[in-house]
Amino acid sequence: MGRQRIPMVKIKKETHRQVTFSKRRAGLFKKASELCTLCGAEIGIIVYSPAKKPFSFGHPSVESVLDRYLSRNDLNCELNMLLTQTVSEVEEEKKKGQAMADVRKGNAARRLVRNWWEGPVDEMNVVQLQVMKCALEELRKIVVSETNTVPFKEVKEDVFGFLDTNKVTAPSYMNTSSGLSNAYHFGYGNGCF
Amino acid sequence: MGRQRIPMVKIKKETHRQVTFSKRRAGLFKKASELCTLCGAEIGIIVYSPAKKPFSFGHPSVESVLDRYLSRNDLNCELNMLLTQTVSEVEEEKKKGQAMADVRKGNAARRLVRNWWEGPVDEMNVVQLQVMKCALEELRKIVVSETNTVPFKEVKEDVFGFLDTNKVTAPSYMNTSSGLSNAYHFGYGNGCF
DNA sequence: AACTATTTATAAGA
DNA sequence: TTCTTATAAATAGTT
Repeated sequence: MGRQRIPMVKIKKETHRQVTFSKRRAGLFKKASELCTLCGAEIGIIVYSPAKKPFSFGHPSVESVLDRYLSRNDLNCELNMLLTQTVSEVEEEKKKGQAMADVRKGNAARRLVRNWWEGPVDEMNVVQLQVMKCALEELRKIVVSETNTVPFKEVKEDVFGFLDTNKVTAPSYMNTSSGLSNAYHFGYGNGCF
Repeated sequence: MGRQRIPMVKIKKETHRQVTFSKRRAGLFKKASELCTLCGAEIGIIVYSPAKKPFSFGHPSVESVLDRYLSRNDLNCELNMLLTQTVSEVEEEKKKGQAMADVRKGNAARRLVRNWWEGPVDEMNVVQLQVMKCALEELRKIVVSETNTVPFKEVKEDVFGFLDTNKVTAPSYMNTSSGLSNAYHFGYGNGCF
């Protein structure tokens, strides 16, 4: 493509590879922005360079496209199955623990919802969830390792042992990965092209 | 780009727009796969057609790229601030509620970790989190609406009221969106190109 | 970063 | 839809 055709294999020379990456990434993002403009498409792109630097393109935004993608159908089906099971298990637990319900009685003072983490969990987006994830993780450490009194212990079982350990197998695509750094973001119509 | 140059504005004619979308989406994904091959880049692309159909491209997989992106730096910074605050609040709560710790004593039987939801929350990926999200949501409904006895109520406060309601404001990009349907996925080197 | 000879992508037509 | 082809756009190698 250009002065000469190049073989479609990984470019050996580090500097050459870096140059090609920059040129082609720009080309890719330009094509994406054109697709948005011409067709009214919504696109989210995340690219990690050979040097592991992240770049992103999004229209109307990476977050909105990812949120939409992550709440897609097949996930929800899987969820519904798990929930059906979960709910019945919890109902069973409730019957077992009914005696405990009579120990003390009280009414929770209802506060108005003012912050996102006070609203229903299923109205949170992925970013909010990530925040809640780590907060819960930190809390869990505290609850599990430092609070082994019986009243706490029993509720702990409800909250973190909420799925049956025998019947459900995690799908193969559920592998973990991580990596931190700032992203270079290229928006649609941001003057870059 | 072909027989004639076209103006870079939304294509009016529905059928023409659909044809252009199909051609250019294929072109975009081809460019992405070449960037992966030539430069060893990792790429995740999500595209919603004008008809709201989702298409995706991923190398090595959409999930792995998204996981990596969603655990990026700025999020973690935000998280650390929230956690610092959260932990100190929880410590304070612990002091206040210490009397309760003497009501009953017991040791939790430690089970071996066999399923992903039994492991640490911060080792879960986004898909797993989504599953846990809705399960927790379902549990929350039950806990909040049906279990207002004091022992439960107090732990509930710890788990769901874990963030200070005055000092933290949610960033503007935390908006919610949703949408369900199957995705058409185009992998790197899957014979499509 | 800029320049071009080529290759590639694609708009329109079949 | 899929193919053909004239032309626009992208880009490899060079400066």
